[in-house]
Amino acid sequence: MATIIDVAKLAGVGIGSVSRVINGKDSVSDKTKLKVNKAIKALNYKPNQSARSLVSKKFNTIGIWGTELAGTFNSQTLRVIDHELITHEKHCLVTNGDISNLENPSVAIDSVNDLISKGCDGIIFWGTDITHFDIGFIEKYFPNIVLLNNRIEKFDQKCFYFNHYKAGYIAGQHLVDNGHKSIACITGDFQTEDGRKRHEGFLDSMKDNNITVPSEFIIEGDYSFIKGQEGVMALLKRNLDFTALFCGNDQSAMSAIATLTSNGFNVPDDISVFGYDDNDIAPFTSPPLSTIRVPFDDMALAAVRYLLNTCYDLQLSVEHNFPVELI
Amino acid sequence: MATIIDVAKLAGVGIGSVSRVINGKDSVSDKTKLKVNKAIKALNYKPNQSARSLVSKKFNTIGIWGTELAGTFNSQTLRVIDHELITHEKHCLVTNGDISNLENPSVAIDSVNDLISKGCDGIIFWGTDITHFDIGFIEKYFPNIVLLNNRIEKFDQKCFYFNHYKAGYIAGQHLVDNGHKSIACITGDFQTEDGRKRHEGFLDSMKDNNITVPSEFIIEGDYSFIKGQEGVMALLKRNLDFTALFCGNDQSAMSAIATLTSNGFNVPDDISVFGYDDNDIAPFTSPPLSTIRVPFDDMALAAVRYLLNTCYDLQLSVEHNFPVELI
DNA sequence: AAATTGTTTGGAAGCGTTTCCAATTATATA
DNA sequence: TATATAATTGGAAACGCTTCCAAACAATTT
Repeated sequence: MATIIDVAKLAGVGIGSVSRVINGKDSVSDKTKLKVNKAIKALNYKPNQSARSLVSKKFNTIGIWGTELAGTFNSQTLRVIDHELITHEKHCLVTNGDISNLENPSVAIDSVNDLISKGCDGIIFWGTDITHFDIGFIEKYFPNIVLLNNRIEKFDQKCFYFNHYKAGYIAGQHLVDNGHKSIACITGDFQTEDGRKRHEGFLDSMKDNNITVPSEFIIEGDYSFIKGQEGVMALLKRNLDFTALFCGNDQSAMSAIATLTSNGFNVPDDISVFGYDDNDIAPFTSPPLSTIRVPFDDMALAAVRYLLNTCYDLQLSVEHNFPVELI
Repeated sequence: MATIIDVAKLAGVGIGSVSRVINGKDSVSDKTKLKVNKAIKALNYKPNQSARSLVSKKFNTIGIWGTELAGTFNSQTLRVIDHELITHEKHCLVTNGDISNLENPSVAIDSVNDLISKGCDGIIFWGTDITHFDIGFIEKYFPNIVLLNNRIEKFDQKCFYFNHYKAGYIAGQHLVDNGHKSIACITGDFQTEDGRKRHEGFLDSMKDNNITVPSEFIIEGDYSFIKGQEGVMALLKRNLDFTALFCGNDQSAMSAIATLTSNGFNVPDDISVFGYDDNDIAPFTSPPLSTIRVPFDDMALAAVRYLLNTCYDLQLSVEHNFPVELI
C-alpha cells in the first residue's frame, strides 16, 4: 500500500502539501494540487484511516446501538441511516446491544463502551431498551448521542420520538367515530414505553367517549406474529362480543386477521382490525389494514442528521416534529 | 482518556509490559500482571483502537456489503452475524452498497474500497448484486471475502449458498404429489440468480411429471408484496384454471393469499398457495403457508465463521451444506 | 562460586497520518 | 526598485500503540 510519503516523493512535494490536498483545507497552489492528484491516481493511494483517526481523533463513523435491529421494518430504517451517512462520507458501525442477561446491569454500558473504543464519533441509541440511568451515565463522557424512538426529557433535543400517546388516542377515536362501542385490544409490549403510551392514549380516548373497556378485553402482547394469533384465540375463548380489535402493531394485527378469518369471522364485516406502525405488510392484508403511520424513516433521518451536525459541524436541516397520520 | 503511558507510570512498569498484559501473549510475571490490571481498572483505560490498528494492521472489524439489507427477514440474519462477531470481540461495519446507478460500473467497487479503507479485516458480500467480475477484481487485492447467498464456482469455498434449483424442484414435486396438475407461478426476481434457479428447478419438476406450464400461467415477480397482489390480479384476469400457485417468496405468497381471498377464492380449498423462504410471516397467514425453508441464519453463521477463521486464525467449525426442507 | 540457560523487563523505533511553525516564494504597495 | 504583506511550502513533532532487542534478573547446572 502506498503511503503519503510515496505520494509526496512521486509528486516532488512535501508530505504537508499532500495532506493539504487530500483534506482540501488550507491553501495549496493549483500547480501542486495537480501534481499531487496525479501521483495519488498513479499510486492508487488511499489514506490510512487508522493513522488519520489517531491524530485527528475523528473516525468518520457513527455507531448504532439497539436491541431492535431485528424486526420487520427496522432494516429499512437502517438503510435510511446508512444512506444518509454514505452521502456525507461516513460509515456505520452496528451493534445489537444484546442485553439478554439483564441481571448484569453493566452489559449495556459495556457494549456501548466497546462501540466507543472501536471508534465512533457519535452513537444512535435505537429504542427504549437502554435505561435512562445508563444514558445519563454515558452522556457524561460521550455526549454525541441521539435517541431514536425514545424520549428522555433531560435530553429532549437529542431525542427523536413519536407521540405514541396521541397516536393511540387518535386510533381509539377513529374506531369510535366508525361506530364501534365494544373494542378489544392486543396491546404492544408493556415492557416498552411506546407500548404503554399508545395503550394509555387509546384508553383515554375510550374514557372521553364514555366507553369502558373491561380488562378481559385486553390482551397484553409483545408485537409478535404469534401473540396476535394467541391473543385472538384467548379473546374468542372468552366468548366476548367485540366489533373491533386494536392491535399494538401491524404484525400482530396481521396474524390476528388471519386467525379471525380461520375461525369463521369476516374481517372487517364482523370485526374491524386496526394496526399500528404502517409496516409494508399493512396494505396487503386482506382486507388492507387500517393503521397508524409511524414515520420511523423520517425520525431516523432527523436523528442521524442531528448527529452529523454535532459531530462534524454540519448544518443539515433537522425535523423534530413527527405528526400522527391515519392510514 | 488515559493512555498506555499513564497505565505504565501508575503501575510502575514499562509500556512494553502493559502491552503484553493487554494482549495476553509473551510471558509476563504474575506480579506485573497484577499491578498492570489494577492500574487499568483504576484509570478506566481502554486501548486506542486506531493506534492498535495502525501498527498491527488488524481492525477487528468485518464489513458487510449488501443491497439486500432491507427486507423482512434480513435484519434477523444481520443480528446473527453481529452476535457471532461480538462473541469473538469483533465489530461489524455495514454498508448498503447502493448500486442505484448501475450504468456506472465502478460504484460497487468504490463502495467496497471505502469499506476496506475504513478498516475491515474481511468482507461479507451478501446477495447476488455484485457482479462476478467485480468480485474477481476485488478478491485479487483483498482476498478475505465470503459470499452469502451467492455462488461463484471459482471461489466455491468462500461461498455459502443454498441449492435453489433443488428447492424449486422439490416444491414443484410436492405440489404434484398433492394432486395438482395445473399450477401457476409468481416467480422470484429473474434479475437475481436464485430467482432464476428456483424457477428452473420448478419447471424441471413439472417436465419430469409430464406437466406443461403455459407461459400465461407464469408471472415474473420481484419478491415484493405488491407483485403478489398484481400477479394474482393478472392471473385472474386471464381467466385461467389453476389449483395451485407457486410464489417466489413468502411475501408475495402472503399478499397473493390476501388478494385471492378478497376475490372470493378459498385458500387452500380452491387454490393452494406455496411460498419460499420460511419467513416469520409464513406460519401466520391464513391458512399457514406451505413453504421452503431457506436457512439464511445457518448460512450467515457459517459465512461469518469462515471469515473469522481466515482473518484471525481461528478454528471454528464451518458448515457448507444446507439441506432443503419443506415446511 | 562461576557459568549457563531461560525468563522477564524497559523503552526505542516505527506504523501513516495531521498540524504546526518557520522558511520560502509570490504579490501588492510605496 | 525596495519594502511590506500575503500565500504557499516542507518537514519535525505528535498521536498511542506493538514489536523488537538488549539488558536485567532468576533458575539451573557444573
